[in-house]
Amino acid sequence: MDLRHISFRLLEVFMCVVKTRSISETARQLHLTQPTVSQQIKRLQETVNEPLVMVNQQRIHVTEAGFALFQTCQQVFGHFDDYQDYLAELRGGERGRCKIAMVNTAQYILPKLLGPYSNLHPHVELPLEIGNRAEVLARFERGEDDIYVFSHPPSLEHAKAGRFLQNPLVFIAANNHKLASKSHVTLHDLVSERFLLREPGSATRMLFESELQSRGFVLSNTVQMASNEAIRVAVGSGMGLGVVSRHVLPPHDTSFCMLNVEDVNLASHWYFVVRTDRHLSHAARNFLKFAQLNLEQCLDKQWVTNELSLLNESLN
Amino acid sequence: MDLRHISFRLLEVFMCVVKTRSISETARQLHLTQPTVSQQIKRLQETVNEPLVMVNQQRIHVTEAGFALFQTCQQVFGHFDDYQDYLAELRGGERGRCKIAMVNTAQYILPKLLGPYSNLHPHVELPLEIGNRAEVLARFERGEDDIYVFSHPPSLEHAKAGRFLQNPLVFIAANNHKLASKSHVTLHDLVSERFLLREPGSATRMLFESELQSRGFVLSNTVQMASNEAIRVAVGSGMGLGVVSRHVLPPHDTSFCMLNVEDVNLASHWYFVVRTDRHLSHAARNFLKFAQLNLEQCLDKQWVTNELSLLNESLN
DNA sequence: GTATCTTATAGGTAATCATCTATAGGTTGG
DNA sequence: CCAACCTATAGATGATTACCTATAAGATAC
Repeated sequence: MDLRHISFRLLEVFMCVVKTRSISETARQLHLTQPTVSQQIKRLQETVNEPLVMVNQQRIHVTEAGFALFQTCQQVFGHFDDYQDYLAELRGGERGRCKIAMVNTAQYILPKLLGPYSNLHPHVELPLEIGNRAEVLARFERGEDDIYVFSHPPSLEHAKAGRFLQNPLVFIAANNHKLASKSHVTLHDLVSERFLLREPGSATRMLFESELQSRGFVLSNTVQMASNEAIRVAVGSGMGLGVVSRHVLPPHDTSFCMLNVEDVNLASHWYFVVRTDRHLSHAARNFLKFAQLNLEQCLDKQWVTNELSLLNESLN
Repeated sequence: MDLRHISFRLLEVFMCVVKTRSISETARQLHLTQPTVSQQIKRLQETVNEPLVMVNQQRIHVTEAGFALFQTCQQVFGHFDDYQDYLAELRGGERGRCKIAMVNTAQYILPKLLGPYSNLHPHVELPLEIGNRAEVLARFERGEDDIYVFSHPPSLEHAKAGRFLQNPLVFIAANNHKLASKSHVTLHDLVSERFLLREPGSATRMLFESELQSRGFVLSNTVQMASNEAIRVAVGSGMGLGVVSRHVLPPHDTSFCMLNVEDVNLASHWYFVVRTDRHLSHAARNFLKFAQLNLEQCLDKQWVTNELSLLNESLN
């Protein structure tokens, strides 16, 4: 039995014959002519190499083999119906996967969006990848995820991006630091201090260093730390100064304070970035739509910069 | 999604791509060229209207929809494998149906064959139809069964027959009947007696009546009875004479005796009859082969006339 | 940077398929 | 026996398919 050349149409015709017990009736129902149906059945019998129906007194008799095939077909079509349902859910964004890669700092803010989204769409898988800018950039280049979250997006040759949140960088110091009490501080006051910085490749560090460089300053005393938390705690215990995203700071932590550095504005934005040369999963599209509509509810309004409508429109 | 024009070959190719995660490797395994596979996948994606695989870094990535389709295909092919197994059993005679229609008298002998056969092939359905000659003949005309059991087979225009057992008809009388003690009886002695006969249309009766007619006798006193059992019991209680198949008589019943009628030989044979213009189920073919090989073991050897090999050969 | 691998696309062809119309032949019911 | 069904067969046709070869273009590995 060589299944290869049987199409689903053939099985459909066969099933109708079994159901109606009539070649002519099948022809009528499927808008075919009677000889067509006759011949299709004949061909199916030849491929199966077994009589499936027999004509007796103008009545169609389904053989054992025919009935078994009918049952097989019913199950087969059932599976494809299930698959159709699955596809519908997939397309509706109710099911599927939305893989998001984000830079470290984003993990302080993105969960506020992901939580409500996930509650609304419990069947969508949401695997998260977290790394520093360089790592996420590498994933982006290879197109390993659906959505990337960057401050400072990469080259947009094969990608589109949309801003959704301000990412103000702030200088922090211990409460008892000598600069903490000053109401006006300048960059010049800071460069001689010891700075606790993330590793090179971190976006925060790159942004800070590029500002320093453009203004001709060089830091003399830096310590590299692996995470924003480590920096925050180290700053609190007086080990030095830190530059971190405002979002990293817990709202009621009084173990440190922000410096009011007048001549520096290291504000940047968070971007959702998607590749345009790859298929974007329905779930990912759906998540971006959700974000567009719910940014203000999920995140602190004062930082929201909702430019996702443009991104979403360009994805259609 | 229009399934109609997808063939199983297409799904086969798709499954291989998912398994090997490679278009080229699939082409090699299925003895196709790489562009062919590429194109098939493309076409499948167009019918499903959903990306199924994505190429990233010379690596094939299966999408959610693709993986779900793969699983669907696995189940579908599984069902067809099951069907293949079923067909194999059907062809081997291990499964299926063998519908047998037999004349009344045959029910005394056929079960001796059917019992052992059924034990050997427990999954074969063996629906039996029992009627008088006229009824079975009507079924035969309409081709309602696989095998027919007749003494005196009908016209063999669309049928083949094979003898397997002698069917001697005997005259029986009560032990105390006046003829019972006579060692030599002739037909002439019998015709004035009351005869207990089956209904017209019964083979036994037809055979007897045709013998009478050809020899110019007419019965003057007949009583019609519905079954061979009724006749046997009635004869035993002295109601009259009977003509029945030897096989109808229980071996050790002493309530009646057989008459030794010298000038009458109503011997006939049992035949298996099959139509040649209808498909004969594998189970039926298998049963006839079984019968050919086991007649002597299952039935009383002294009556066996095994001419089934000719029948079986002509059915191949 | 070149050789070698991958997939994609274009274009062609022979086979196959899904249909049709016309027609034949068998059943059934008045 | 005829009219009205049924299914089977023959023959034809346009559409579709299943392949192919040649070639392009991107990735990988040394």
